[in-house]
Amino acid sequence: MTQATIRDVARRAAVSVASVSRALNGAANVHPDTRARVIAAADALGYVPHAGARSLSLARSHAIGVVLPDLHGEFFSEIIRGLDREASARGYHLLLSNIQDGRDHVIQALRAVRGRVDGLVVMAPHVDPAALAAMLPGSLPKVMINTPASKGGSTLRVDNRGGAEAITRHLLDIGRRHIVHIAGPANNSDARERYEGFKAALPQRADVHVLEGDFTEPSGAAAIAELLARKVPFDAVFAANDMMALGALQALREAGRRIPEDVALAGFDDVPLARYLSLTTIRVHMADIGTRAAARLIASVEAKDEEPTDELIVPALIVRGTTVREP
Amino acid sequence: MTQATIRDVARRAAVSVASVSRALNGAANVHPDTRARVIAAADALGYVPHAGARSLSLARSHAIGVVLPDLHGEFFSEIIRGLDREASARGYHLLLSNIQDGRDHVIQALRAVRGRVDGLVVMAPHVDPAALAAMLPGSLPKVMINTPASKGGSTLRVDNRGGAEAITRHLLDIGRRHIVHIAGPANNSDARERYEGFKAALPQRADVHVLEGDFTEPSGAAAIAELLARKVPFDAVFAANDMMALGALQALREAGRRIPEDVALAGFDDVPLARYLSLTTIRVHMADIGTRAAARLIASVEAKDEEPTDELIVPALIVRGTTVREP
DNA sequence: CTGTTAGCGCATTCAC
DNA sequence: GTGAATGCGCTAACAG
Repeated sequence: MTQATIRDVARRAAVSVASVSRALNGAANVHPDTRARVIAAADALGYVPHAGARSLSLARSHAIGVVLPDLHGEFFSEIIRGLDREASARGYHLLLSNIQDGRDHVIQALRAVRGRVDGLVVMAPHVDPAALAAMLPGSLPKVMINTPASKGGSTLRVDNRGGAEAITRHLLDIGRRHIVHIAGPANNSDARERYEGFKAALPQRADVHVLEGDFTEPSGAAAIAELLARKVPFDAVFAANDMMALGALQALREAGRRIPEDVALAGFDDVPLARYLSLTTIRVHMADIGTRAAARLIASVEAKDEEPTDELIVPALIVRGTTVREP
Repeated sequence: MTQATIRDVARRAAVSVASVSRALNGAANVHPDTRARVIAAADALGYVPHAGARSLSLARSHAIGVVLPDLHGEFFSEIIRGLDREASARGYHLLLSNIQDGRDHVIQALRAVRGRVDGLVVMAPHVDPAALAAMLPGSLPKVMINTPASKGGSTLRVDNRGGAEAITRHLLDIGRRHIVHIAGPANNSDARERYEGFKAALPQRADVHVLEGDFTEPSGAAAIAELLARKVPFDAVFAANDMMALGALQALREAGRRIPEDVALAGFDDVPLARYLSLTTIRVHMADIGTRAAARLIASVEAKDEEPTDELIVPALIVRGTTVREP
């Protein structure tokens, strides 16, 4: 048997579809008897309102579109978890639309959700912000995560620069002077900002090496291998994310370097593994970002007058055993 | 300016809405000139089709609903990642609908997605399978993950029982005879099945203790604390999941027990942490399950005649340093 | 090849 | 308090 529609319910209750709609949506002007009959009929038929039709009629979907890259590791999940938590608490659903690299996919993703969602949460670190702004549907409320510029939408950003500065200062504070930075991909804005923070914290005359990784564990190990091969002297490593730091950690240990005595090591993100391996890092609480993004978006969906805001989230320095010998 | 509709495009291109629809959807019967004019007009207006209206008309949403509990740890994310990967590869979106414990939420979640999705992936380990089957809309194709019974839907299950048996046999093989099981919550079917596998692998006369945890790390540590307090002798621990095993690992080390010499320890799931901490465990590749679930669901959405199938996924035993001293 | 018309399922005026 | 009609935006017959 096919799903019952509002018309089936109306027929069975011997009322009009209008009354069914009113009765089921809790409108005031419905006679108690009518409401009872309607509910009984709906019940008997196992009627469930067709959300698609409903949102077409109301011009409101109670869904928010989430456009994210296919992030590896915990990020993806943490953001989604945060988004979902807030969204479902406020009666919204999440429509996921993942993207690979490349503008075309972003456009596709954005187009695909039009008419299905009331707002958009977009995170596209590898896409040029201006291009992004241009292709975003102007009418839809949106929140951008970690997007430098913003036009007509709210923005939520992690203070990558500040975090990188803090961690670099920490390395200096514990007396390290030959600091190596394993950077992320050059086309990634998080990576760039962290690199900038790193440079900003260093004194002019500092002895510095920078290698580029790709945010993966092997690339962290590879960077260390290269340093060792080139016999570069160093007493500290700041990797642009935890996964690379973990790769570096492994490689350093295998090379017989003591951590933190010979080499102090720090990452960025504070993935769950970091705690277990006692990695000094910067805690970026992505779930929290998701929650805030959803909250902000829903606010601007429900009150059209909301001002776009830009929020900068300052992550915390977490000092652990890879930079300071633990008790 | 508000979003352009198909009618705006039709007006600007001086054709009917039908022609616009045909032109934009690549129908054969459209004069090249007409198509060109339509595309130009759509372009100029920044027209994006309204997916909601489209799916109402087509009775096809190209979206699949995902009903999952608010899983902690990697599970949640891995399943979603797998689902999303397959879904987006085949042109489908994911509509997330998380649930807490309790049937009411499940019902809510299920109702909320009706008319928005072409099929459902449901995972609700804490809900009685029969009750679940009863409340699921009969018409919608669905795939159930880790649900013992199945009625009118495909099923994808991890062989919890087999995995638990394998790991228990492994503990016996390495000579352990006093094996403790830290079980999961009694109302969780995964937990029950793992417990059953554990019992099945043991000889009749085995010396066995079973404690109940709640799948969290602290509960694993608490179980060990209790064992030690009660001075129960044991030389092996099989925890029903990795997180509890990790809690146990911590607690055992703090108590001065050597792993694996004094106590062999095994978990279940193979979360990323397990590899790092060299935990013997059972590998459950959740992303893979997600991928298969999506593939199966989409197949049955696109070909109504698909037979419901039940697939049992056999997880692999991964032996690591917590049961066998590594080279 | 193209335009007209009739729904998809629901909420909502506007009369009664 | 209730029903009949209109439209949300789009696609799919059905005629021309």
